[in-house]
Amino acid sequence: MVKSKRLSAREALIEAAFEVLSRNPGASLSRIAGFAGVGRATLHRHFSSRQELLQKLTQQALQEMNEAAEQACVGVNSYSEALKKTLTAVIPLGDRYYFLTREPIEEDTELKKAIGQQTREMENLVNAAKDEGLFDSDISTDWIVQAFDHLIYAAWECMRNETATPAQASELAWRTLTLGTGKRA
Amino acid sequence: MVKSKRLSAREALIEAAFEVLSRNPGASLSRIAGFAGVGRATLHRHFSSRQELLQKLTQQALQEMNEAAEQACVGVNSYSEALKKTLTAVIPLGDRYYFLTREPIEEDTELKKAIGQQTREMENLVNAAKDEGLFDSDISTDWIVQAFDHLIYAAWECMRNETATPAQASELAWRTLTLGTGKRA
DNA sequence: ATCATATGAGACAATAATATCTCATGGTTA
DNA sequence: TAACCATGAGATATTATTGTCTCATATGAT
Repeated sequence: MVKSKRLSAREALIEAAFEVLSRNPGASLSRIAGFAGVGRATLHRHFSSRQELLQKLTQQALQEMNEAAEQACVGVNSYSEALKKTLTAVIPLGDRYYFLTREPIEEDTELKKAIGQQTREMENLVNAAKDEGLFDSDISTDWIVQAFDHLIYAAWECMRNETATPAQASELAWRTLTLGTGKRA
Repeated sequence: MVKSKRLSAREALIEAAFEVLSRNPGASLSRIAGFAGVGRATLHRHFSSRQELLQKLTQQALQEMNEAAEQACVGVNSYSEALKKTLTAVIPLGDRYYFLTREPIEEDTELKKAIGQQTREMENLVNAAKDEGLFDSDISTDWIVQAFDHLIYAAWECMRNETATPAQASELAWRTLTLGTGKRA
């Protein structure tokens, strides 16, 4: 069981890092290691520097979100449905999402490209849904994407507060987005 | 004109601090001073420690937001109108707002109280507007407040990006909020 | 012109965070 | 059991940040 144990320590660190850094982006490595129930040295064994940790977290966040969105979209038969499934799937990853938008990645062109591409894919999806009539064509795609992003985070916070179940939060976010930016009655 | 100069340095520091910290909460005092076009020593003359700076910023943010909201609401004749005016007035203070929600204030009970009260006032306002029929009574006040907050931030980002003028951004946020959480057609 | 005050620049010390290393331990595999 | 590996704990070094101090300078007030 070496392998599973090895992963579990690393995963505990990653999970703790998302949790701690999403609440306090300047948190020290000690805090992160402590929160993960792990020694500082162990953190450095897995991530040689703070910079590397942040890089790996960014990669992980991107990957998790892409996977979640992709998986949620198998079998859908419209862009509108894809968007809704994506929303629902991504809300529980709010801390990842938050991390991506807030953590300043310095000079890693690879990651910046990947993030840029994700943004573009989202814009395409929104535009396709707009063509299907989901959104008011008078509203800029920029705003819709912006609202989508921030409503995800709003829903995630409701989940974390336990003021809403995941299903409720996702329903509220979807309703607010689609009625709010949809065609007027 | 001593007084105006004295204020200007301090104000430049406060402005720079909001700007820099809203992008990177862990930014060093050097960065902030540099961004303000001021020596690091001068920063320490005005704010004896990082802690004090953060405290003053929090106070300032609270005060500015209260003043803006209060001023915007003179002469309104409904809670719904008050809410709309408040939204419009607060969007340009997005960085202040962001700072309030993100910066972990440690053990300053005074400020925590003030923030808590502001939250409660917002809930009351939303509830009053709900009674006027602005929002669907089936939607929890929690969610409406949450959406309100995050749409403010979304609108502010659009302003900063220059993808929307302040008036446009505020109109989009208001539309999205009210149609999104209003009574269904 | 003179004085007071705020400032910038930089030296300096104190502190906190980061990174590296060693060693003892406990669990795993062979 | 013996060898192995990841780990925790802690010592240590290296930075980065923070906070204090001094001095020369500029600017506004009188």
